[in-house]
Amino acid sequence: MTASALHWFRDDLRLADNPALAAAVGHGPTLCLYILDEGGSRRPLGGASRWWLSRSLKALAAALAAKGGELVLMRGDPAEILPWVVERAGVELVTWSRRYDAESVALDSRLKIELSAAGAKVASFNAALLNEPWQVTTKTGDPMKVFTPYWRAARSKGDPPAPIPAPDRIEALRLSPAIAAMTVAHADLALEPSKPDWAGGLRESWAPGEEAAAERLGEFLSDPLDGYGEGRDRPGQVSTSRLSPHLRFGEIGPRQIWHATRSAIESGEASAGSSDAEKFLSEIGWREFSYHLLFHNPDLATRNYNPRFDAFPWQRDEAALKAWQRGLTGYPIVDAGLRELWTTGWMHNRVRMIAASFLIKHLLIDWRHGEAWFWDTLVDADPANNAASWQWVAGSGADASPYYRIFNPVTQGLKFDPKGTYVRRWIPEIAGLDDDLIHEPWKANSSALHDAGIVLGETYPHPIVELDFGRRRALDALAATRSADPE
DNA sequence: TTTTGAGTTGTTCGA
DNA sequence: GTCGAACAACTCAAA
Repeated sequence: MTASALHWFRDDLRLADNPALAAAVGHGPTLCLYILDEGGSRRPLGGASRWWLSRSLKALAAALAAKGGELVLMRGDPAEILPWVVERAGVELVTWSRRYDAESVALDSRLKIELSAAGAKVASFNAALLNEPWQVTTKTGDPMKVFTPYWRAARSKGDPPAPIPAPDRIEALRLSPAIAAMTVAHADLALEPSKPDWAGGLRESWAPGEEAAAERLGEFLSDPLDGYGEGRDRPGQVSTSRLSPHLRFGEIGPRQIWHATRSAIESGEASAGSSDAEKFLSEIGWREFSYHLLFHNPDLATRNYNPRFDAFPWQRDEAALKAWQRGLTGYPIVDAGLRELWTTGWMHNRVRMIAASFLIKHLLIDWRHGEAWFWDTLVDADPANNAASWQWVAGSGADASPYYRIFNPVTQGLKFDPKGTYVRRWIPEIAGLDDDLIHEPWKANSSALHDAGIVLGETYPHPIVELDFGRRRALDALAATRSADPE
């Protein structure tokens, strides 16, 4: 029997900086497997994520083929498929990159035991994080709950290991007829929408895959990183890295980002200063912190981290939720964000905070509804980041914003989109308003509205809730929650 | 054990 | 128009 291996691709859809893949390929002919798991206990992917996954798998298949390998696709429950394939193929070594949500951890542990018992060697690796969630602790060994000490502790561990290159060549394992019969064609995965095809905006906005991710990083480092500290808050301009969906699917890893950023600064290749770089890397740090929180709080996406919020008087308001989802709240920066999301599968970070704060605080709608909407519509929907960030805005999360921090969508709009560039891009029906009215069209007099071709309540909605009223109501509810006895 | 310093991203009000 | 204070204490992490 010749040495052979299987690498199980999941959220590590890349060849470079992929130690699990390297271990398999170094062992012998390798079966590169992706299993689409739609019926298990794991949270189903949202629509936008399915689209991204589809394209990413295509890119991965092409990259593997260029090296002599082959991406094998199957569909079903990995708990059944993987042991079956491993046995039939007679592979000696099975590798994968670790995942950190509770259901995946449970599944992977079960599989490790089962496959090992059946005689295969199983090796798991870290491809997704600078530090494993259990590696950063307080002096007493407890998980961290505050970002700054977390990130300080993580940084004190020194630089992460340098990324390893992609394998030069990958020898594909010949499939037996029984295994070949289990495979499915890419089109049969049916990951992309057809009727209706709503993915046009996604196709125009994104190029999934490892190669595109590397290009995007390079472009970001060469220009937008300079001034990132300020520019990252301007949704009207391209000042963020937009790497989030690539990171989500593991087309690029944080080690690669870390080292590329460092060397771009040190070589002078990037004009940015080290403080912009530090700011950018700390955003990678927030991703790490979110994974740390998720690992230690498996129900982060469904349960208040701070149990005091269990008694919070959320409003049930289907109409308001729908208006928010469609970008029809009457507050331009909020609506622009939700329309950007709906069209492109992505929303600028500053606007995510404004939109989330508006849903939670001004509309008093449970953060889980917002989390679920983002999960379905974001191409970067991430089990850790999405949950941790929504809880952060709600105030129920770790190191969360204080309850009295309620974003005013007008103030935020004027501050971060002063010329209305972003709002006009996504809400063309009010684009004719002057800059000083673009964030509060209800203040325009009748001639200004007429000149801009706006009929409030018809071409663009009246504000769905009055800002002072919403703010007061939220402060009262939050004050009550704060003093509530947690159990 | 106790103490101490610190903590992503805001808004409003009044001087 | 600008600026500091109040918002309200609370929890975390380390010394």
